[in-house]
Amino acid sequence: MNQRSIQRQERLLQALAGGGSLRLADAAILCGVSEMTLRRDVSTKDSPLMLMGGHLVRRDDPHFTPVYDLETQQDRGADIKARLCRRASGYVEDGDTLFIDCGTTLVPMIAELASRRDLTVVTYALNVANAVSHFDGIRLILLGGVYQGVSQSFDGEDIARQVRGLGINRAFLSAAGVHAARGLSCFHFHEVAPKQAAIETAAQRILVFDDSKWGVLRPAFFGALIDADVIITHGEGAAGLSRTPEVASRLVHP
Amino acid sequence: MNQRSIQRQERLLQALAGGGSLRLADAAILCGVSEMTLRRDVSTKDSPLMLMGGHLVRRDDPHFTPVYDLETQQDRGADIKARLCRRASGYVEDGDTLFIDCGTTLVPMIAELASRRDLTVVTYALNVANAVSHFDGIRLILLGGVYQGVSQSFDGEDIARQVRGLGINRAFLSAAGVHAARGLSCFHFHEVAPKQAAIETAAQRILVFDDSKWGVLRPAFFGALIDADVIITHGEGAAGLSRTPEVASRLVHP
DNA sequence: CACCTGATGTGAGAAAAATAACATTTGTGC
DNA sequence: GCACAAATGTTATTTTTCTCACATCAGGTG
Repeated sequence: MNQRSIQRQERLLQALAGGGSLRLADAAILCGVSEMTLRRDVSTKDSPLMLMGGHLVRRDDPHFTPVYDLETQQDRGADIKARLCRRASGYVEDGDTLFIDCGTTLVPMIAELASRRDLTVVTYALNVANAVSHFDGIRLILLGGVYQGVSQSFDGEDIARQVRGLGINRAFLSAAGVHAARGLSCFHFHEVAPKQAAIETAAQRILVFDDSKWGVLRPAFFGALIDADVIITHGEGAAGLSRTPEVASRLVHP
Repeated sequence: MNQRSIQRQERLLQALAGGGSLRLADAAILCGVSEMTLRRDVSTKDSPLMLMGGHLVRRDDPHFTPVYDLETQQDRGADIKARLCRRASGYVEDGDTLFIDCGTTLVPMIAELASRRDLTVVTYALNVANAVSHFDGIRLILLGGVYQGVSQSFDGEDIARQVRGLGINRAFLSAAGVHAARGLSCFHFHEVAPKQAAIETAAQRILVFDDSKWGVLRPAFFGALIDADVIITHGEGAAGLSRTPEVASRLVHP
Protein backbone atom coordinates (compact mmCIF):
# COMPACT_ATOMS: atom_id res chain seq x y z
CA MET A 1 0.00 0.00 0.00
CA ASN A 2 1.46 3.33 -0.99
CA GLN A 3 2.01 6.48 1.00
CA ARG A 4 -0.66 8.63 -0.60
CA SER A 5 -3.16 5.86 -0.29
CA ILE A 6 -2.48 5.70 3.43
CA GLN A 7 -2.84 9.45 3.75
CA ARG A 8 -6.16 9.40 1.99
CA GLN A 9 -7.43 6.67 4.21
CA GLU A 10 -6.27 8.53 7.30
CA ARG A 11 -8.23 11.48 6.16
CA LEU A 12 -11.38 9.52 5.50
CA LEU A 13 -10.96 7.69 8.74
CA GLN A 14 -11.02 11.02 10.50
CA ALA A 15 -14.14 12.06 8.66
CA LEU A 16 -15.75 8.89 9.90
CA ALA A 17 -14.42 9.16 13.43
CA GLY A 18 -17.80 9.61 15.01
CA GLY A 19 -19.16 6.66 13.08
CA GLY A 20 -21.38 6.92 10.06
CA SER A 21 -20.88 6.53 6.40
CA LEU A 22 -19.58 8.51 3.49
CA ARG A 23 -20.80 8.17 -0.06
CA LEU A 24 -18.02 7.08 -2.31
CA ALA A 25 -18.66 10.00 -4.62
CA ASP A 26 -18.36 12.48 -1.76
CA ALA A 27 -15.26 10.82 -0.45
CA ALA A 28 -13.69 11.07 -3.89
CA ILE A 29 -14.32 14.82 -3.97
CA LEU A 30 -13.06 15.14 -0.42
CA CYS A 31 -9.78 13.49 -1.35
CA GLY A 32 -9.57 15.01 -4.81
CA VAL A 33 -9.20 11.70 -6.58
CA SER A 34 -11.46 9.48 -8.63
CA GLU A 35 -13.82 6.95 -7.15
CA MET A 36 -11.77 4.20 -8.72
CA THR A 37 -8.70 5.22 -6.78
CA LEU A 38 -10.58 5.02 -3.52
CA ARG A 39 -12.00 1.67 -4.50
CA ARG A 40 -8.46 0.45 -5.00
CA ASP A 41 -7.35 1.92 -1.70
CA VAL A 42 -10.09 0.18 0.15
CA SER A 43 -9.87 -3.13 -1.61
CA THR A 44 -6.61 -4.08 0.07
CA LYS A 45 -7.13 -6.52 2.88
CA ASP A 46 -5.74 -4.42 5.67
CA SER A 47 -7.59 -1.25 4.89
CA PRO A 48 -9.37 0.23 7.88
CA LEU A 49 -12.28 1.09 5.62
CA MET A 50 -14.74 -0.96 3.67
CA LEU A 51 -17.31 -0.29 1.03
CA MET A 52 -20.94 -1.07 1.57
CA GLY A 53 -23.25 -0.39 -1.30
CA GLY A 54 -21.46 2.72 -2.47
CA HIS A 55 -20.80 4.01 1.03
CA LEU A 56 -17.53 3.99 2.89
CA VAL A 57 -17.67 2.83 6.47
CA ARG A 58 -15.13 1.90 9.08
CA ARG A 59 -14.37 -1.76 8.91
CA ASP A 60 -14.36 -2.02 12.69
CA ASP A 61 -17.64 -0.21 13.12
CA PRO A 62 -19.84 -2.72 14.90
CA HIS A 63 -22.85 -1.24 13.20
CA PHE A 64 -21.82 -2.53 9.84
CA THR A 65 -20.01 -5.77 10.38
CA PRO A 66 -22.15 -8.58 9.08
CA VAL A 67 -23.89 -10.54 11.82
CA TYR A 68 -25.21 -13.59 10.13
CA ASP A 69 -24.11 -15.20 6.99
CA LEU A 70 -26.77 -17.72 6.57
CA GLU A 71 -25.48 -19.00 3.24
CA THR A 72 -21.75 -18.83 3.05
CA GLN A 73 -21.24 -19.20 6.77
CA GLN A 74 -17.66 -19.84 7.61
CA ASP A 75 -18.53 -17.82 10.63
CA ARG A 76 -19.07 -20.86 12.78
CA GLY A 77 -17.78 -19.09 15.86
CA ALA A 78 -20.55 -16.53 15.79
CA ASP A 79 -23.14 -19.18 15.26
CA ILE A 80 -21.97 -21.19 18.24
CA LYS A 81 -21.85 -18.13 20.44
CA ALA A 82 -25.38 -17.28 19.41
CA ARG A 83 -26.55 -20.74 20.41
CA LEU A 84 -24.74 -20.62 23.73
CA CYS A 85 -26.25 -17.23 24.41
CA ARG A 86 -29.74 -18.33 23.54
CA ARG A 87 -29.36 -21.04 26.14
CA ALA A 88 -27.87 -18.63 28.66
CA SER A 89 -30.70 -16.15 28.24
CA GLY A 90 -33.11 -18.85 29.40
CA TYR A 91 -31.87 -18.24 32.93
CA VAL A 92 -32.88 -14.59 32.92
CA GLU A 93 -36.11 -13.63 34.65
CA ASP A 94 -38.18 -10.47 34.56
CA GLY A 95 -36.93 -7.91 37.02
CA ASP A 96 -33.38 -9.28 37.12
CA THR A 97 -30.24 -7.27 37.54
CA LEU A 98 -27.60 -8.87 35.35
CA PHE A 99 -23.86 -8.54 35.28
CA ILE A 100 -22.55 -9.06 31.75
CA ASP A 101 -18.86 -9.64 31.29
CA CYS A 102 -16.62 -8.21 28.59
CA GLY A 103 -15.57 -9.90 25.35
CA THR A 104 -17.62 -10.87 22.35
CA THR A 105 -19.03 -14.13 23.69
CA LEU A 106 -21.96 -12.64 25.56
CA VAL A 107 -22.97 -9.92 23.11
CA PRO A 108 -25.49 -12.08 21.21
CA MET A 109 -27.33 -12.64 24.47
CA ILE A 110 -28.39 -9.03 24.66
CA ALA A 111 -30.73 -9.39 21.71
CA GLU A 112 -32.48 -12.18 23.59
CA LEU A 113 -33.18 -9.89 26.51
CA ALA A 114 -35.46 -7.57 24.59
CA SER A 115 -38.58 -9.56 25.42
CA ARG A 116 -38.00 -9.50 29.18
CA ARG A 117 -39.50 -6.85 31.44
CA ASP A 118 -37.77 -4.55 33.83
CA LEU A 119 -34.19 -5.66 33.40
CA THR A 120 -31.07 -3.91 34.57
CA VAL A 121 -27.74 -4.69 32.94
CA VAL A 122 -24.47 -3.90 34.68
CA THR A 123 -21.28 -4.00 32.65
CA TYR A 124 -17.81 -2.56 32.34
CA ALA A 125 -17.51 -3.30 28.61
CA LEU A 126 -18.07 -0.68 25.94
CA ASN A 127 -19.31 -3.13 23.31
CA VAL A 128 -21.83 -4.61 25.71
CA ALA A 129 -23.01 -1.15 26.73
CA ASN A 130 -23.47 -0.14 23.11
CA ALA A 131 -25.56 -3.19 22.40
CA VAL A 132 -27.72 -2.66 25.47
CA SER A 133 -28.12 1.05 24.84
CA HIS A 134 -30.33 0.33 21.84
CA PHE A 135 -33.02 -1.19 24.00
CA ASP A 136 -35.18 1.39 25.65
CA GLY A 137 -36.65 -1.22 27.94
CA ILE A 138 -33.39 -2.19 29.61
CA ARG A 139 -31.77 -0.07 32.26
CA LEU A 140 -28.04 0.13 31.65
CA ILE A 141 -25.40 0.78 34.26
CA LEU A 142 -21.91 1.21 32.87
CA LEU A 143 -19.01 1.04 35.25
CA GLY A 144 -16.58 3.59 33.90
CA GLY A 145 -12.90 4.24 34.18
CA VAL A 146 -9.90 4.26 31.89
CA TYR A 147 -10.68 2.62 28.57
CA GLN A 148 -8.70 -0.45 27.60
CA GLY A 149 -8.90 -0.86 23.84
CA VAL A 150 -7.66 -4.45 23.80
CA SER A 151 -10.67 -5.71 25.70
CA GLN A 152 -13.07 -2.87 24.90
CA SER A 153 -13.65 -2.43 28.59
CA PHE A 154 -12.99 0.01 31.40
CA ASP A 155 -10.48 -0.20 34.16
CA GLY A 156 -11.82 1.71 37.14
CA GLU A 157 -10.26 1.89 40.55
CA ASP A 158 -13.44 1.09 42.34
CA ILE A 159 -15.39 -0.93 39.82
CA ALA A 160 -15.21 -3.81 42.26
CA ARG A 161 -16.66 -1.65 45.02
CA GLN A 162 -19.44 -0.45 42.73
CA VAL A 163 -20.31 -4.01 41.76
CA ARG A 164 -20.62 -4.90 45.43
CA GLY A 165 -22.93 -1.95 45.88
CA LEU A 166 -25.42 -3.32 43.35
CA GLY A 167 -27.88 -6.13 43.93
CA ILE A 168 -26.92 -8.48 41.11
CA ASN A 169 -29.14 -11.50 40.60
CA ARG A 170 -27.20 -13.17 37.86
CA ALA A 171 -23.65 -12.75 36.67
CA PHE A 172 -22.87 -13.89 33.14
CA LEU A 173 -19.15 -14.53 32.96
CA SER A 174 -16.85 -15.09 30.04
CA ALA A 175 -13.31 -16.44 30.11
CA ALA A 176 -10.44 -16.56 27.65
CA GLY A 177 -9.22 -19.78 29.23
CA VAL A 178 -11.02 -22.57 31.07
CA HIS A 179 -8.97 -25.39 32.54
CA ALA A 180 -10.17 -28.43 34.48
CA ALA A 181 -7.54 -28.07 37.16
CA ARG A 182 -6.51 -24.42 37.03
CA GLY A 183 -9.92 -22.84 36.57
CA LEU A 184 -10.81 -19.57 34.85
CA SER A 185 -8.42 -17.09 33.32
CA CYS A 186 -8.42 -14.06 31.05
CA PHE A 187 -5.90 -11.99 29.11
CA HIS A 188 -5.95 -8.77 31.02
CA PHE A 189 -5.36 -8.12 34.68
CA HIS A 190 -7.76 -5.22 34.89
CA GLU A 191 -10.61 -7.63 34.20
CA VAL A 192 -9.90 -9.64 37.31
CA ALA A 193 -11.32 -7.24 39.89
CA PRO A 194 -14.76 -6.77 38.31
CA LYS A 195 -15.08 -10.48 37.51
CA GLN A 196 -14.23 -11.46 41.04
CA ALA A 197 -16.56 -8.87 42.50
CA ALA A 198 -19.35 -10.23 40.34
CA ILE A 199 -18.61 -13.81 41.35
CA GLU A 200 -18.58 -12.73 44.94
CA THR A 201 -21.87 -10.84 45.03
CA ALA A 202 -24.12 -12.40 42.41
CA ALA A 203 -26.88 -14.72 43.52
CA GLN A 204 -26.20 -16.97 40.55
CA ARG A 205 -23.00 -17.25 38.49
CA ILE A 206 -23.32 -18.42 34.88
CA LEU A 207 -20.18 -19.17 32.92
CA VAL A 208 -20.41 -19.17 29.12
CA PHE A 209 -17.55 -20.19 26.87
CA ASP A 210 -17.02 -21.87 23.52
CA ASP A 211 -14.74 -24.86 23.30
CA SER A 212 -11.81 -22.97 21.82
CA LYS A 213 -11.22 -21.81 25.40
CA TRP A 214 -11.17 -25.30 26.86
CA GLY A 215 -7.89 -26.51 28.31
CA VAL A 216 -6.33 -23.09 27.80
CA LEU A 217 -4.45 -21.00 30.35
CA ARG A 218 -4.28 -17.22 30.14
CA PRO A 219 -2.15 -14.89 32.23
CA ALA A 220 -4.77 -13.57 34.62
CA PHE A 221 -6.64 -16.02 36.83
CA PHE A 222 -9.89 -14.90 38.32
CA GLY A 223 -11.71 -17.95 39.66
CA ALA A 224 -12.23 -21.68 39.87
CA LEU A 225 -14.67 -23.86 37.97
CA ILE A 226 -16.73 -24.40 41.10
CA ASP A 227 -17.32 -20.64 41.31
CA ALA A 228 -19.82 -21.11 38.51
CA ASP A 229 -23.30 -22.30 39.39
CA VAL A 230 -24.12 -22.98 35.76
CA ILE A 231 -21.69 -23.70 32.95
CA ILE A 232 -22.85 -23.34 29.37
CA THR A 233 -20.56 -24.72 26.71
CA HIS A 234 -20.33 -27.35 23.97
CA GLY A 235 -18.03 -29.74 22.13
CA GLU A 236 -14.67 -30.48 23.70
CA GLY A 237 -15.35 -28.28 26.67
CA ALA A 238 -18.59 -30.00 27.47
CA ALA A 239 -16.97 -33.40 27.13
CA GLY A 240 -14.13 -32.39 29.41
CA LEU A 241 -16.44 -30.94 32.03
CA SER A 242 -18.68 -33.96 32.13
CA ARG A 243 -15.64 -35.94 33.18
CA THR A 244 -14.93 -33.49 35.98
CA PRO A 245 -17.05 -34.83 38.86
CA GLU A 246 -17.33 -31.73 41.03
CA VAL A 247 -18.82 -29.59 38.27
CA ALA A 248 -20.35 -32.08 35.86
CA SER A 249 -23.80 -31.49 37.30
CA ARG A 250 -23.58 -27.79 36.49
CA LEU A 251 -22.95 -28.33 32.83
CA VAL A 252 -25.60 -27.27 30.37
CA HIS A 253 -25.56 -28.11 26.68
CA PRO A 254 -26.88 -25.58 24.21
CA MET B 1 -47.67 -0.25 8.69
CA ASN B 2 -49.22 -3.61 9.34
CA GLN B 3 -48.85 -6.01 12.22
CA ARG B 4 -46.74 -8.67 10.53
CA SER B 5 -44.47 -6.07 9.10
CA ILE B 6 -43.87 -4.76 12.58
CA GLN B 7 -43.21 -8.24 13.89
CA ARG B 8 -40.67 -8.91 11.15
CA GLN B 9 -38.89 -5.70 11.89
CA GLU B 10 -38.83 -6.47 15.59
CA ARG B 11 -37.23 -9.73 14.80
CA LEU B 12 -34.60 -8.22 12.55
CA LEU B 13 -34.00 -5.49 15.06
CA GLN B 14 -33.17 -8.14 17.59
CA ALA B 15 -30.83 -9.87 15.21
CA LEU B 16 -29.04 -6.56 14.81
CA ALA B 17 -29.13 -5.68 18.48
CA GLY B 18 -25.44 -6.10 19.03
CA GLY B 19 -24.80 -3.93 16.03
CA GLY B 20 -23.99 -5.19 12.60
CA SER B 21 -25.64 -5.61 9.28
CA LEU B 22 -27.66 -8.30 7.64
CA ARG B 23 -27.72 -9.12 3.96
CA LEU B 24 -31.17 -8.60 2.58
CA ALA B 25 -31.20 -12.12 1.20
CA ASP B 26 -30.33 -13.58 4.60
CA ALA B 27 -32.90 -11.45 6.33
CA ALA B 28 -35.53 -12.64 3.88
CA ILE B 29 -34.75 -16.28 4.72
CA LEU B 30 -34.71 -15.45 8.41
CA CYS B 31 -38.19 -13.99 8.20
CA GLY B 32 -39.47 -16.47 5.67
CA VAL B 33 -40.60 -13.83 3.21
CA SER B 34 -39.32 -12.46 -0.06
CA GLU B 35 -36.76 -9.73 -0.33
CA MET B 36 -39.37 -7.50 -1.86
CA THR B 37 -41.52 -7.69 1.23
CA LEU B 38 -38.67 -6.61 3.41
CA ARG B 39 -37.87 -3.79 1.05
CA ARG B 40 -41.42 -2.63 1.44
CA ASP B 41 -41.26 -2.96 5.21
CA VAL B 42 -38.18 -0.87 5.39
CA SER B 43 -39.19 1.75 2.88
CA THR B 44 -41.74 3.30 5.22
CA LYS B 45 -40.49 6.48 6.82
CA ASP B 46 -40.66 5.39 10.39
CA SER B 47 -39.00 2.04 10.02
CA PRO B 48 -36.23 1.42 12.53
CA LEU B 49 -34.20 -0.20 9.78
CA MET B 50 -32.66 1.05 6.62
CA LEU B 51 -31.15 -0.52 3.58
CA MET B 52 -27.60 0.19 2.56
CA GLY B 53 -26.40 -1.47 -0.59
CA GLY B 54 -28.30 -4.66 -0.04
CA HIS B 55 -27.62 -4.77 3.70
CA LEU B 56 -30.04 -4.01 6.48
CA VAL B 57 -28.74 -1.80 9.28
CA ARG B 58 -30.36 -0.03 12.16
CA ARG B 59 -31.48 3.45 11.36
CA ASP B 60 -31.98 4.72 14.88
CA ASP B 61 -28.44 5.52 15.74
CA PRO B 62 -27.64 9.15 15.18
CA HIS B 63 -24.33 8.35 13.65
CA PHE B 64 -25.70 6.13 10.97
CA THR B 65 -26.74 9.00 8.89
CA PRO B 66 -24.14 9.95 6.34
CA VAL B 67 -21.61 12.34 7.73
CA TYR B 68 -20.95 14.32 4.67
CA ASP B 69 -23.06 14.75 1.65
CA LEU B 70 -21.11 17.22 -0.24
CA GLU B 71 -23.51 17.74 -3.11
CA THR B 72 -27.08 16.87 -2.44
CA GLN B 73 -27.47 17.35 1.27
CA GLN B 74 -29.00 20.27 3.07
CA ASP B 75 -27.09 18.95 6.02
CA ARG B 76 -25.92 22.41 6.92
CA GLY B 77 -26.09 21.65 10.60
CA ALA B 78 -23.37 19.04 10.40
CA ASP B 79 -21.21 21.24 8.25
CA ILE B 80 -21.43 24.12 10.68
CA LYS B 81 -20.68 21.93 13.64
CA ALA B 82 -17.64 20.59 11.82
CA ARG B 83 -16.37 24.13 11.25
CA LEU B 84 -16.99 25.14 14.85
CA CYS B 85 -15.18 22.04 16.01
CA ARG B 86 -12.23 22.61 13.76
CA ARG B 87 -11.87 26.01 15.38
CA ALA B 88 -12.33 24.59 18.84
CA SER B 89 -9.68 21.96 18.32
CA GLY B 90 -7.17 24.74 17.73
CA TYR B 91 -7.15 25.33 21.47
CA VAL B 92 -6.01 21.81 22.26
CA GLU B 93 -2.35 21.26 23.06
CA ASP B 94 -0.27 18.11 23.26
CA GLY B 95 -0.52 16.51 26.67
CA ASP B 96 -3.89 18.05 27.50
CA THR B 97 -6.62 16.44 29.52
CA LEU B 98 -9.90 17.45 27.93
CA PHE B 99 -13.44 17.31 29.19
CA ILE B 100 -15.87 16.78 26.32
CA ASP B 101 -19.51 17.40 26.94
CA CYS B 102 -22.44 15.33 25.70
CA GLY B 103 -24.56 15.98 22.64
CA THR B 104 -23.67 15.85 18.97
CA THR B 105 -22.08 19.27 18.70
CA LEU B 106 -18.63 18.29 19.86
CA VAL B 107 -18.34 14.89 18.19
CA PRO B 108 -16.70 16.20 15.01
CA MET B 109 -13.93 17.63 17.13
CA ILE B 110 -12.67 14.21 18.07
CA ALA B 111 -11.47 13.50 14.57
CA GLU B 112 -9.34 16.63 14.80
CA LEU B 113 -7.60 15.35 17.89
CA ALA B 114 -5.98 12.41 16.14
CA SER B 115 -2.87 14.37 15.26
CA ARG B 116 -2.17 15.51 18.82
CA ARG B 117 0.14 13.64 21.17
CA ASP B 118 -0.59 12.30 24.58
CA LEU B 119 -4.16 13.42 25.03
CA THR B 120 -6.63 12.29 27.64
CA VAL B 121 -10.35 12.73 27.04
CA VAL B 122 -12.82 12.70 29.90
CA THR B 123 -16.50 12.35 29.11
CA TYR B 124 -19.81 11.07 30.42
CA ALA B 125 -21.35 10.63 26.97
CA LEU B 126 -21.54 7.28 25.21
CA ASN B 127 -21.39 8.71 21.71
CA VAL B 128 -18.30 10.73 22.55
CA ALA B 129 -16.66 7.70 24.16
CA ASN B 130 -17.36 5.59 21.08
CA ALA B 131 -15.79 8.15 18.81
CA VAL B 132 -12.71 8.49 21.01
CA SER B 133 -12.34 4.74 21.44
CA HIS B 134 -11.32 4.38 17.80
CA PHE B 135 -8.18 6.35 18.34
CA ASP B 136 -5.44 4.30 19.92
CA GLY B 137 -3.43 7.39 20.69
CA ILE B 138 -6.01 9.01 22.97
CA ARG B 139 -6.53 7.90 26.52
CA LEU B 140 -10.23 7.74 27.29
CA ILE B 141 -11.84 8.09 30.68
CA LEU B 142 -15.55 7.44 30.72
CA LEU B 143 -17.52 8.50 33.75
CA GLY B 144 -20.11 5.80 34.14
CA GLY B 145 -23.46 5.48 35.81
CA VAL B 146 -27.03 4.91 34.75
CA TYR B 147 -27.47 5.37 31.03
CA GLN B 148 -29.83 8.09 29.85
CA GLY B 149 -30.88 7.29 26.31
CA VAL B 150 -32.26 10.73 25.55
CA SER B 151 -28.88 12.36 25.86
CA GLN B 152 -26.71 9.30 25.24
CA SER B 153 -24.94 10.00 28.48
CA PHE B 154 -24.52 8.61 31.96
CA ASP B 155 -25.98 9.80 35.18
CA GLY B 156 -23.65 8.86 37.99
CA GLU B 157 -24.03 9.83 41.60
CA ASP B 158 -20.48 10.96 41.91
CA ILE B 159 -19.57 11.98 38.39
CA ALA B 160 -19.08 15.49 39.72
CA ARG B 161 -16.71 14.22 42.40
CA GLN B 162 -14.77 12.22 39.81
CA VAL B 163 -14.45 15.24 37.55
CA ARG B 164 -13.02 17.22 40.43
CA GLY B 165 -10.53 14.44 41.02
CA LEU B 166 -9.08 14.80 37.53
CA GLY B 167 -6.71 17.48 36.34
CA ILE B 168 -8.64 18.90 33.43
CA ASN B 169 -6.88 21.47 31.30
CA ARG B 170 -9.68 22.33 28.98
CA ALA B 171 -13.41 21.76 29.20
CA PHE B 172 -15.36 21.79 25.95
CA LEU B 173 -18.95 22.55 26.80
CA SER B 174 -22.10 22.29 24.76
CA ALA B 175 -25.48 23.81 25.56
CA ALA B 176 -29.01 23.33 24.27
CA GLY B 177 -29.81 26.94 25.07
CA VAL B 178 -27.65 30.06 25.27
CA HIS B 179 -29.24 33.30 26.36
CA ALA B 180 -27.62 36.71 26.76
CA ALA B 181 -29.23 37.35 30.13
CA ARG B 182 -30.04 33.90 31.49
CA GLY B 183 -26.91 32.06 30.44
CA LEU B 184 -26.44 28.39 29.63
CA SER B 185 -29.09 25.70 29.82
CA CYS B 186 -29.66 22.11 28.74
CA PHE B 187 -32.56 19.69 28.48
CA HIS B 188 -31.73 17.21 31.17
CA PHE B 189 -31.07 17.77 34.83
CA HIS B 190 -28.60 14.97 35.14
CA GLU B 191 -26.25 16.87 32.85
CA VAL B 192 -26.01 19.78 35.22
CA ALA B 193 -23.71 18.22 37.81
CA PRO B 194 -20.95 17.11 35.42
CA LYS B 195 -21.11 20.33 33.45
CA GLN B 196 -20.79 22.42 36.57
CA ALA B 197 -18.00 20.28 37.91
CA ALA B 198 -16.13 20.75 34.65
CA ILE B 199 -16.69 24.49 34.69
CA GLU B 200 -15.49 24.60 38.25
CA THR B 201 -12.27 22.64 37.84
CA ALA B 202 -11.07 23.17 34.28
CA ALA B 203 -8.22 25.58 33.66
CA GLN B 204 -9.95 26.81 30.52
CA ARG B 205 -13.66 26.63 29.64
CA ILE B 206 -14.58 26.58 25.95
CA LEU B 207 -18.23 26.88 24.99
CA VAL B 208 -19.25 25.69 21.53
CA PHE B 209 -22.73 26.12 20.12
CA ASP B 210 -24.42 26.69 16.79
CA ASP B 211 -26.77 29.60 16.42
CA SER B 212 -29.93 27.51 16.62
CA LYS B 213 -29.26 27.56 20.37
CA TRP B 214 -29.01 31.32 20.61
CA GLY B 215 -31.69 33.11 22.60
CA VAL B 216 -33.16 29.79 23.71
CA LEU B 217 -34.00 28.71 27.25
CA ARG B 218 -34.04 25.06 28.29
CA PRO B 219 -35.25 23.62 31.57
CA ALA B 220 -31.91 22.95 33.26
CA PHE B 221 -29.57 25.86 33.85
CA PHE B 222 -25.94 25.08 34.49
CA GLY B 223 -23.96 28.27 34.14
CA ALA B 224 -23.59 31.85 32.99
CA LEU B 225 -22.01 33.20 29.85
CA ILE B 226 -19.07 34.56 31.80
CA ASP B 227 -18.27 31.04 32.95
CA ALA B 228 -16.83 30.46 29.49
CA ASP B 229 -13.32 31.68 28.77
CA VAL B 230 -13.75 31.14 25.06
CA ILE B 231 -17.02 31.10 23.11
CA ILE B 232 -17.07 29.59 19.66
CA THR B 233 -20.16 30.21 17.60
CA HIS B 234 -21.42 31.85 14.41
CA GLY B 235 -24.32 33.68 12.80
CA GLU B 236 -27.00 35.08 15.06
CA GLY B 237 -25.28 33.84 18.17
CA ALA B 238 -22.06 35.56 17.29
CA ALA B 239 -23.87 38.77 16.46
CA GLY B 240 -25.73 38.67 19.74
CA LEU B 241 -22.63 37.98 21.76
CA SER B 242 -20.64 40.76 20.18
CA ARG B 243 -23.28 43.15 21.51
CA THR B 244 -22.90 41.71 25.00
CA PRO B 245 -20.03 43.75 26.48
CA GLU B 246 -18.91 41.47 29.26
CA VAL B 247 -18.29 38.51 26.99
CA ALA B 248 -17.75 40.04 23.56
CA SER B 249 -13.99 39.72 23.92
CA ARG B 250 -14.28 35.98 24.41
CA LEU B 251 -16.09 35.40 21.18
CA VAL B 252 -14.33 33.47 18.44
CA HIS B 253 -15.62 33.14 14.90
CA PRO B 254 -15.06 29.89 13.04
C1' DC C 1 15.92 12.34 -23.20
C1' DA C 2 14.27 7.69 -23.51
C1' DC C 3 12.78 4.39 -20.54
C1' DC C 4 10.73 2.29 -16.85
C1' DT C 5 7.48 1.81 -13.00
C1' DG C 6 3.82 2.66 -10.07
C1' DA C 7 -0.21 5.40 -9.39
C1' DT C 8 -4.28 7.13 -11.26
C1' DG C 9 -8.06 8.06 -14.66
C1' DT C 10 -11.52 6.52 -18.14
C1' DG C 11 -14.96 3.98 -20.22
C1' DA C 12 -17.22 -0.43 -21.39
C1' DG C 13 -19.41 -4.35 -19.77
C1' DA C 14 -20.96 -7.41 -15.90
C1' DA C 15 -23.23 -7.82 -11.67
C1' DA C 16 -26.08 -6.34 -8.17
C1' DA C 17 -29.64 -3.56 -6.23
C1' DA C 18 -33.70 -0.61 -6.55
C1' DT C 19 -38.03 0.15 -8.61
C1' DA C 20 -42.28 -0.64 -10.85
C1' DA C 21 -45.96 -3.28 -12.68
C1' DC C 22 -48.68 -7.02 -12.44
C1' DA C 23 -50.01 -11.74 -10.54
C1' DT C 24 -51.06 -14.43 -6.64
C1' DT C 25 -52.13 -15.49 -2.03
C1' DT C 26 -54.19 -14.62 2.39
C1' DG C 27 -57.57 -13.02 5.39
C1' DT C 28 -62.09 -11.01 6.59
C1' DG C 29 -66.92 -9.96 6.53
C1' DC C 30 -71.03 -11.18 4.68
C1' DG D 1 -68.58 -19.89 -0.80
C1' DC D 2 -68.02 -15.19 -2.63
C1' DA D 3 -66.37 -10.53 -2.90
C1' DC D 4 -63.11 -7.52 -1.62
C1' DA D 5 -58.94 -5.59 0.24
C1' DA D 6 -54.54 -6.02 1.96
C1' DA D 7 -50.31 -8.35 1.85
C1' DT D 8 -47.03 -10.76 -0.56
C1' DG D 9 -44.70 -12.93 -4.55
C1' DT D 10 -42.93 -12.74 -9.34
C1' DT D 11 -41.02 -10.84 -13.15
C1' DA D 12 -39.27 -7.25 -16.00
C1' DT D 13 -36.97 -2.86 -16.27
C1' DT D 14 -34.12 0.74 -14.75
C1' DT D 15 -30.48 2.40 -12.06
C1' DT D 16 -26.47 1.97 -9.51
C1' DT D 17 -22.38 -0.20 -8.19
C1' DC D 18 -18.54 -3.13 -9.26
C1' DT D 19 -14.85 -4.90 -12.10
C1' DC D 20 -11.75 -5.13 -15.71
C1' DA D 21 -8.83 -3.70 -19.41
C1' DC D 22 -6.40 -0.23 -21.11
C1' DA D 23 -4.86 4.77 -21.43
C1' DT D 24 -2.54 8.41 -19.17
C1' DC D 25 0.33 10.78 -16.05
C1' DA D 26 4.13 11.69 -12.70
C1' DG D 27 8.47 10.64 -10.87
C1' DG D 28 12.76 8.46 -10.92
C1' DT D 29 17.14 6.38 -13.41
C1' DG D 30 20.72 5.39 -16.64
